[in-house]
Parts: sequence; C-alpha cells; structure tokens
Amino acid sequence: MFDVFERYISAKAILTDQDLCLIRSLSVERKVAKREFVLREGEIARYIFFITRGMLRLLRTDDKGNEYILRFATENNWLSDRESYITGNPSNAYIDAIEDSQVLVWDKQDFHFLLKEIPALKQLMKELVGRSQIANQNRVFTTISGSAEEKYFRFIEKYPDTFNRVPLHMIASYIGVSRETLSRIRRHSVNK
Amino acid sequence: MFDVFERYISAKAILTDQDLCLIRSLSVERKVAKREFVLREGEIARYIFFITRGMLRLLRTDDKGNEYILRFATENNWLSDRESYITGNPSNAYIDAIEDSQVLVWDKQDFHFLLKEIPALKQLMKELVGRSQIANQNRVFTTISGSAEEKYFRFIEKYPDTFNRVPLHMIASYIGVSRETLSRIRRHSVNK
DNA sequence: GCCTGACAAGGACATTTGTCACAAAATGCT
DNA sequence: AGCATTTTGTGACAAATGTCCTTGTCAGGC
Repeated sequence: MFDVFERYISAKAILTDQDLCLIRSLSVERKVAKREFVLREGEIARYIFFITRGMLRLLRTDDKGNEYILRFATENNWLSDRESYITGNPSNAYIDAIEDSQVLVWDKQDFHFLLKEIPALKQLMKELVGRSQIANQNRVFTTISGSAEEKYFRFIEKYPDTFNRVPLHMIASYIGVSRETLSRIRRHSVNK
Repeated sequence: MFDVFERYISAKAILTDQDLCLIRSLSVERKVAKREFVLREGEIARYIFFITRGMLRLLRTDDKGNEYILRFATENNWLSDRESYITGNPSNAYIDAIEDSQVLVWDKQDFHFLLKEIPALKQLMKELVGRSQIANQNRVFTTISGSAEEKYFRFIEKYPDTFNRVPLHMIASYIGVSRETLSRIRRHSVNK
C-alpha cells in the first residue's frame, strides 16, 4: 500500500531514502470499507489521509438532514477536513468511503513534525494548498453561475473519471441540485 | 496610508523596525477611484494589494456578460487574483473598486523576497491562506445548500458591514441570484 | 436463489427563480 | 438646481427546480 504513496511522492518531490523512511515510520495503513466513516460531525480532525486506493468524500449536512458533498477524493489525493484540522475545533463535516478504499494516515502532530524535518514535503504541501485555493475559487464561480444543466456538464467535463465511479445522486449533491433535476437534465439531453 | 498597514501588521505579527522599513520600501501607495479597475481579464496578476481604505471586489463574468462577485475586500484585507498570481497565467477575473479606496501594492517578486527575508510575515500569510481555505469551503457549502432567501440572510449575518456598504445587486451577484429575486425576498420579509 | 436496499427514472404538482419591461427613488456630477 | 446615472422595486409571465410519489432494475448479503 505504501508503494502507491512512494510513487506519488517521488514524482512530486525530491526525497532521500531517509525522508521516505521517516514518513513511512509515522504512517498507518488502513482499510476503509464502503460507507465506513473516518470522520463524523463533532469530532476533531486529528488525522490527514492519503488515498492509495478507492474513493472518499467530504460532506456536510443541513438542518433537514440533506447531504452536500464538498469534495470527492480518489487515489493519489490528500484529504482531511481543513477547518477542523487547522483550527482544532469540532468538525461540522463527515468523511466516508464511497468505495472500499485503502488510505495512509498520519497523526496531525506527526505530520507537522514531518513538515518541519522535510522541506521538500513542506514545499509540496504548500503547492497543494495553492491549488486547492484555485480549485475552490473556481468551484464557487461555477456554483453561482450557470444553470443546473451547465453545472452538470461542467462536472462531467472536469471530472470524467469521478463521474463514472459515483452514483448520480451524489453528483447532484455535489453540484447542489436535487437528484430529480439531474434525471430531467439527462433525459432531455438524450434527445439531443 | 502606510500607518493603517503598520497597525494591522503589528497586531498580527512581531516585526522589527527594519522589517517594517523593508516592507515599506518595496510598497507603493495608490489611490483607486470608485469603478476603477486594477486588474482586468487577460492580464497577469503581478501585484498583491492591501486595502487601507475603501472596498474592492474580485469578480468574473460569464459568456453572457453577467457578473459574479467572488469576493468583497475591505480595509485591512489582502487581495489578489490567487489563480493568476500563483500560476502566472492570464487572469479570468477583474478587480475594481466599489468605493474610492487606498491600497498598498507590492510587486510579486518583491513580495516573494519579503517572505523570504521576514519569517513572521511568511507565517502570517500562511495563516491567512489557511483561513481563506476555510472561508472558501464554507462558501461552497452555503452556496450549494439552502434557498436564495437563506443565502441572503446568511450573508447579512456573516457580513453585516459589507451588507451596509454595497448595493443590493452586488449582493445578488455574490450569492448567485438575480437582483429581482433579492427584491422579492426583501419585500416578503418586511411582512414578517 | 431470494430478499433487501440502493439507485435511477418518471409523472404530477407546487414553488422558486429568472427574464423582461417599466417606473420610482436615490445618488452623483456639473 | 438640474440632469444623467445608478439603484431598487414591481408586475406578469415563462422556465427551472424542488417535492412527493411510484415504479423498475440491479447488485450485494445471507
């Protein structure tokens, strides 16, 4: 399981064998079954995850119990609830697996230690934060502009792999429309 | 003008007089008139702004020419188009002033130099990036959940000061509804 | 192999929201 | 003060979307 991570990190940062060893020594390998939660609302996000296999999602619920997916995360991606992770406050989000998955887990303290010891890792994380800023900005724009139909097709265009792996109602929940609306959109676009 | 910044930065980071001098020496003071642009689509964001007075906005347009406001930025806030600033690609956003404003401007290269020279500044910017991640995440959630009415009242609750300073159609453009819808919401809520 | 639950689709209807057109009020500028 | 522009509100209508409900299919668990 760690070798997936090793390939990833070696392509993104220049690390010594010692660095890798250190990172590995503080990591925990974990399997997460489909529908299993690794973070629940009210808990504090003490861990950062790297997905080596499968797919997880970050989601929130409103007062009526509706789910809103904030992020799909697949292999070779990092995941945590940033808000709780950074602030140390109880999370208002959930993380669970959409497919049977395998993840590497680091404790926040340990990871912080790694960042201090391994500048290349720190640099990589910084780059990723920058990218996530950009992605979030673009998502905000996508979400406030355009119709449900546009959002749907933009999603397919941008995340074709994810689109083919998750049920439609989750895509509805990601773009912020009801699943019935998504059904309608699909029906109408068949005719075209 | 610089004294506003000085008060801000002194409250947020521990800097020596030399640090401050250095920061100041690389800054440019600039007035921005209401409706004046400091960044246009297609330009590269080479500067980072700190607002000492007034209010600016970051916005994008769609193919139909509709405006979507991504961010309101008031006194004591930093502003740039992160995407263009980070990637160096032409921006797909605009920045202009909503009120007559005063800003401090740093060239990207210069600012990068400052970050290298002044760890406390680097640390501060890192914190701000973290907060913007959280804010963006929350905005995505707010935007995909709830009705126009909910979004409107959540905006007022969250940004009462901004609400009182900007025209309503800009709030509509921020939360992603038409201004007519906002008018309706206001009319109905008067009766309550 | 059967049964349950998850998933997708569809119809019917209510509600929300967008669009267009116009008017009133407020504001800024000279 | 007077004029132009901006801002806000409103009505009428169409379109989009949500909600509730039923149905059918399919896959996984036992």
